[in-house]
Parts: sequence; C-alpha cells; structure tokens
Amino acid sequence: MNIGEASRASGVSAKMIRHYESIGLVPPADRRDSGYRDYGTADLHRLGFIRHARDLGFSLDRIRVLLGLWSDPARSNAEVKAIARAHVKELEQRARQLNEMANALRSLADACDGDGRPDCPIIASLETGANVPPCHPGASPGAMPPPAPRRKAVAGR
Amino acid sequence: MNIGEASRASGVSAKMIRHYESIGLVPPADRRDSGYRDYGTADLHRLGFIRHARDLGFSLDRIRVLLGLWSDPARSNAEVKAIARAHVKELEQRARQLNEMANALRSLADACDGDGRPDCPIIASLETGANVPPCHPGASPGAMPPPAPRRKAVAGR
DNA sequence: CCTGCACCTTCCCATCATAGGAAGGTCAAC
DNA sequence: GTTGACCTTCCTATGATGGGAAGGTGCAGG
Repeated sequence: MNIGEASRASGVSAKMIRHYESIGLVPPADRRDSGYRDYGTADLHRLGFIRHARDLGFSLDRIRVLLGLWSDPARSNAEVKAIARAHVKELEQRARQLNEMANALRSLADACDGDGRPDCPIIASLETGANVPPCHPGASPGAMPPPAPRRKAVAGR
Repeated sequence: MNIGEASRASGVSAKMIRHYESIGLVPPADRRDSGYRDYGTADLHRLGFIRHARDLGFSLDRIRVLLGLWSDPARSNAEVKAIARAHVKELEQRARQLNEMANALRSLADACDGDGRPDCPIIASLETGANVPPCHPGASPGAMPPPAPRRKAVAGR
C-alpha cells in the first residue's frame, strides 16, 4: 500500500504521515525498489491510533508516550488513566478560558445598541480594560495544541 | 518613556511591542538620539487597547480592524458589534469542541479501572476509534489563535 | 575617568501541527 | 509512449510568542 492509500485508509494526510516518520512517531516505512513507501496493516493500525489520539486533543509528544504504553505488554492502566485525567483537566481549563472570554465579550456586545452611532461600549472597554477578563497566565505556550481541525481533503471518514 | 517602561505600563512585553511595530499594528515609535524607542501616553493607550483585545481572544488581524474602527470618529457601533458577535460564536465553538473532547476522554477514563493491570479501555478506544469524537473539520488553521497566555514576566497587573 | 550593570538595539531561531508548492522520478492505463 | 495520477525530497508559511547572541547606551559608584 502506498502512502496515498495509507492516508485514505487511516485518515491521516500523506504530508503528516511523512512528518510523523521524520520525528520518529512512526518507524521508517518499508520502501519499494522505486523508493515509494510501502505500508501494511500494522502501520495503518498505528496511524489510526495516532489520529484518534489527536481527535482527543493529545499533543504529539503525549501521543509518543501513549504509543509506548500501547506497545508495552506490561503497561499499567493506572499510568494511562493518569495521563488521560491530566489531559481532561487541561482541556477543561482551556474550554473554561474560552468561555470566560466569550461571556465577557457577549455581555459587552449585549450592551451595545448597534444602532449605527459611534458610541460603543465594546470599544470603550477595550480602551479601559473594564470588564475584560485578565486571561490569567500560566499554561505556557505549546502546553496544548489547538483543536487540530485536520482532515480536510483526506476524505475517507 | 523607553520600551521597558512602556512594557511594564501596558502589560505588553517589549518583544511584542517591537513585533507589533514591525507588522504595522502600532506606528513606528519615535526614536531618541541613541536609537532607543520613545513612547508617550497615546502609545500606551494603543498598546493597552491591543492587550485588552488579546485578552478577549481576538487575533492580531481582527485587532487591526478594531483599531481602525477605534480611531474612526464616524464608525458605526453596528460594525463593532457584528465583529464581536462573530468572535463570540467562534470562541463558543472552540470551547464546545474542547468540551466534547474532554467529555469523551473523561468517560473513557471513568471506564478504566486503573488497578495496575494492562487492560485499558482508553488504549482500546484509541486503537479502534470507538467513542472518539470525529473532531469535525472546518475552522481552518489560523482561524483563531490559542488562548494567548501572554503576560509572564511582564509584571504589572 | 573607569567600571559595572541594567537596559536598549537588530537579527536569527524555536515552538506546534499542519499545509502549500516546486522540481523531478514512477506507475499504470490507454 | 504518452498522459495523468501518483510518488519523492526540500523549502516555506502559518500565528503569537519567547529565547538568545552580539553589540551599543545610560547612569551610578568608586
């Protein structure tokens, strides 16, 4: 199976499959005489695992850990559960922050007449910072990937 | 006022102030003979506006539009309101996606004994994709910036 | 006057996951 | 044998931010 077929079968773009190989998330694919990559069902399985983990918002780094646990016959489900729980917390916190922003902005928008005049409480709040959430720091950059829209023209699914 | 003082006063890092200048979000700062940038209260005001807009999750591109409306004496608050409402929708959708992922993962974790054995429904679902949300596409990349943690060592606030 | 330190300048690189495209080779069907 | 769909590698971009190097400036203390 070449990379295009593997892409359609796994739902991971060919571009990403090559990338995952380059960062060692998947082992180097077998090559045909032509140089074309050749995939088997085990490879598809692994790619599917990765995609599902991405669908749950895991970063590639965490997926690396999960893949390790997956292939470890002596793994402890406690370890997996701990990672999952930690990730749930992070997802919830990110959602909370977004909702905070949405709520703040919604109430500003609600307070705006929108009647065509220049007066605007939204602009006024941006000037002064009143009713704008502090958007507390912490959660350093790179701590969590954005929702990962992915899957655009990959089709299949 | 030099860039460090402006940073502390506005809550925007010096690095970002220079960046905003380089992309034209703020006009080129005055320079002293030494080459140092020199900021006045109008500049601080603009930087504060930008920071508040970032706190509400606006992208720099949208902030550019908001700044234009801000300085337009004949602006229509309807226009501002429309931008705000659209942004609220986007924030809500992103929050919804994150919550979907969190809910899915939480129920998987709840189904995991965590008793130290290898059996693990979380791993099993990653393998098969069962109970993993499709994470619907759309909302192309770059459509919205991550929560923008910002403000780490900028102090002030 | 010199030293030291805190600050400034520009420029380049890294993050994270993903996409786009160019230049060139391969395969299969017609 | 040509055409068109596919593959290869390599480079670049995204968005907002941070890190750091190499070198200049400003001010205070000795």
